[in-house]
Amino acid sequence: MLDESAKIRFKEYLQSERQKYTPERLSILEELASEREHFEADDLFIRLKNKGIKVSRATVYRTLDILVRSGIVSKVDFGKNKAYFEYHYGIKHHDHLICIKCSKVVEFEDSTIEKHQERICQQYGFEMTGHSHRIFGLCENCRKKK
Amino acid sequence: MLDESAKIRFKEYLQSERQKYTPERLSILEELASEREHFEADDLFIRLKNKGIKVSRATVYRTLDILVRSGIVSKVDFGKNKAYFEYHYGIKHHDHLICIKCSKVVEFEDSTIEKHQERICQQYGFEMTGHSHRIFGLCENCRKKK
DNA sequence: TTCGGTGCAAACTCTTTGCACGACG
DNA sequence: CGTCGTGCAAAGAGTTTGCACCGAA
Repeated sequence: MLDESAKIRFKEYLQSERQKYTPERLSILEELASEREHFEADDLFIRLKNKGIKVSRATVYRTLDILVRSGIVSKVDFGKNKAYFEYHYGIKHHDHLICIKCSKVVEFEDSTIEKHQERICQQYGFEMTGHSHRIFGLCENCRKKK
Repeated sequence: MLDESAKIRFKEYLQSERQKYTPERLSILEELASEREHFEADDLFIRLKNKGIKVSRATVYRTLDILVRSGIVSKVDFGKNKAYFEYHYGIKHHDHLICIKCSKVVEFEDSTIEKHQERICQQYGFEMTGHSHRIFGLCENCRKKK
């Protein structure tokens, strides 16, 4: 579900940084945009490999880094000492409920909380560039099983 | 700043899990409680080493894990693919503003946001056991330098 | 033609684990 | 005394990097 404007945005970002719009980078963007859920760097590498697209793991990491900097992808973490990513461009911001038992992740969004964040930033003189709000607990299923 | 009740809590937790209250575990708890800010596992290991307290890195990791499970310490992460910890027992919950340029971390707390979280959990059938709310951005100093 | 990009493998960082010995309960 | 904990070093997992070749601009 890669919309063309994301490609354009990527290309423009690369130009602004005097970097190149290579086929590898485009393949990576196209592949990750087809995944609506969060994913790991290595997942993405494997998916590309399985499709017969030749890119190295190093290039996947390097490109994810660029995509995060450009704001097209966001990096999230679920307390596992490894990075997860989400395609983010043109998608409404959301946060996560994470089940500590089955690792299920549910998205939520709350505009009141978002507003409060802005107030907090003002209070501390911060200029917010992003945020991550994670609630850990037991999901409905795991509560029942308990 | 280790209050005695934290030791008691730790001892009770260990007993409840049929685990032992060893001198190593106590040293680790005492040392980390003297640090008000967040710290890394390795920092803690080095601090103990510098004080001449003999514990292995493995024991530090193993004990931190127990302390987190017991609720005395909390694990936080600042998007660096490694874990940070905070002594948490008897200390008011707070969240973090993280400067993406100088890595400065400022604590904040907001009861309205906390209340909203509970509502969200109800809505999704979650039982909250903890949360982490991080706001990334530029701190006052870094904004000025820009 | 010229930088920047790529793949590969090795290096790195943080964390976990297997094992034999040691000590808390 | 039995079980659980410990140190050590090696293994693991995820990620980064150096280098020689390659290709977008």
